[in-house]
Parts: sequence; C-alpha cells; structure tokens
Amino acid sequence: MPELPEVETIVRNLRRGTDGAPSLIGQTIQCAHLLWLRTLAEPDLETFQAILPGQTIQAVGRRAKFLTLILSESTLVIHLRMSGDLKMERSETSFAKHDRMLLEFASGWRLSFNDTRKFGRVWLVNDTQKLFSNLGPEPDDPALTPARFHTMLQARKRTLKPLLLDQRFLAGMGNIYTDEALFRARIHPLQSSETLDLQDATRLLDAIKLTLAQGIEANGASIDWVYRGGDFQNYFQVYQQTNNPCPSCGQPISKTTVGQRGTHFCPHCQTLKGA
DNA sequence: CACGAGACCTGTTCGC
DNA sequence: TGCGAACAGGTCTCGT
Repeated sequence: MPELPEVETIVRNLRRGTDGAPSLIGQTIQCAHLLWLRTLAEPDLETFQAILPGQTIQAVGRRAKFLTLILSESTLVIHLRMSGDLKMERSETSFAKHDRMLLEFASGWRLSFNDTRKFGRVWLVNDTQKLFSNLGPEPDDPALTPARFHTMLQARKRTLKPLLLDQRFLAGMGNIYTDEALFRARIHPLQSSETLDLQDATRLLDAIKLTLAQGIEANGASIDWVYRGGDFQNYFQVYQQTNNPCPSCGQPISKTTVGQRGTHFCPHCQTLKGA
C-alpha cells in the first residue's frame, strides 16, 4: 500500500519520534521476534536472531519504497508492500493481531512491523548494493533532468502506466501517485512511452515530482481501513473518483484496468495522442 | 523485450 | 441476511 510519500512519512516519524515515542535512532536492540517466517527474506532465522542483539540503530533512510535501518554492523532493509506498517510502542504492550516482526530495545520500547497481508519483507544485509542494484532513479534526483527522462522514455516502447510503476524504470511510484501524476500532466495512461516528445516528458516529470511532494507534505494518504495519519486522500483528483466530475472539465472520471491495476483518468482531459 | 496471467495473503465491500 | 466474487497503496515469476 505505501508508496514513496507514505514510506517517507514513516521514515521521518521514526527518525523524529512521535507522540511520546522516542526516536528509533540510538536504540539498542535486545532481541528480535519473528512471528511469520516468510516475512524474513534474508538471512535464515537463527542468523537473524544471533546477529541483531547489541546492535544500535545509527540512521533511518529510504530508497524507493524500501526503508533502511543502518545498524552498527549491518543494515536492516524493510519493504512494507501492500499492508505493512512500522511503529514504536512500549515493550509491555501485547503483540497485535498482524504483527510479523518485532525488535525489542534496551530502552523499554520496541519497533513493530505489522502487516495484514503478509507481503512485506525484511532483509538483514552487510551491503544493500545487491538489493538496490536494479532500482531506477529517485524522482527528485537532480541528475534526472527532463532531457534524461525523455531519453529513458524513448528507450522503451511500453505503456506508460505500467512503465511508471516499474521500479527499475523509476523508483517510488505506486498506483495512486501514478494516476494522479498522469492526470496532472494530462497524459493518457495507455499512451506508449516513446510517443512522448520532450515537452510531454517535461510536463510528466514535473507532475510526478509535484504529486509526490504534495503527498509527502500531506504525510501520505490514509484509505480503507489502513489509517496512517496522512490526509492526501482529500486531494485525490482522479484516484477513487470514478464517475465523479473531473476537477478540470467536469466530465465523469473513468476507471479501467491497465496492467492488472485499477486505473483512474479523465477521458476528456487525458486523450490518447496520435491514435 | 513487452505483456498478461497467476502467486503470494487477509480483509472489506459489492452484487445477486 | 447470506454468500461468493471482486477488489485493495506491491512485486515476483512464468509463459507467449
């Protein structure tokens, strides 16, 4: 569920500490619990539980939708996938229904990884290189200029929406922010990537950056029964707005399936170019 | 290489 | 009311 802005929000909250909870940084791990085996991708459970105790969290970061906890001697990488969430709680709190992995700290606090759908994964590695080697650029990478983005789009001949969701092409976009960014750029989700000219590519890159920045500013989106405190859902222009009037032209928003993902767009404002 | 289908999971909402 | 189907913010793997 979480996309770049939601992950970034979680990272910032863990770094800063929130309503009574201390920062994750500086916490020393006493032990780790694993309640669902498959949540741990690497290494095996015994190694995982043997290596963690005594290590201190030095930094909390993000790459694409991965969270990174830099420890004294290794790095703990977490991907929340569709339903994962991370929070600090007191150690005496009982485990919650969908807790999958927990780190107990010497301070009397604990980090819980709760993940209803069990898609989330955790890796404990010495080097994140391998894990991150196939990721595309961060949307706010200064090296990602409009010209460079245009070249990347030209180099593929792929339907735009699935391409933007492909983390090897661009890191961090998910279903919500892709629909919102395509609408903002007035580009049809089925448009083929190589048909975009430099002007289209520039508009799209701007739209992506703006949409993500707005998402972060709003602390992410909270929808369905998964609430994370953000309110970007109040700013959706097309996502989950099926049949509602387009904020720009008033025509009803359409919903279709593209690349097996629900896709929202305005058929009047986002026309298929050259078709 | 591009694309679609199927897996992995649980919970909620929709349609009859 | 009840029950199955469809769907949900992600990604991987396989087959064409």
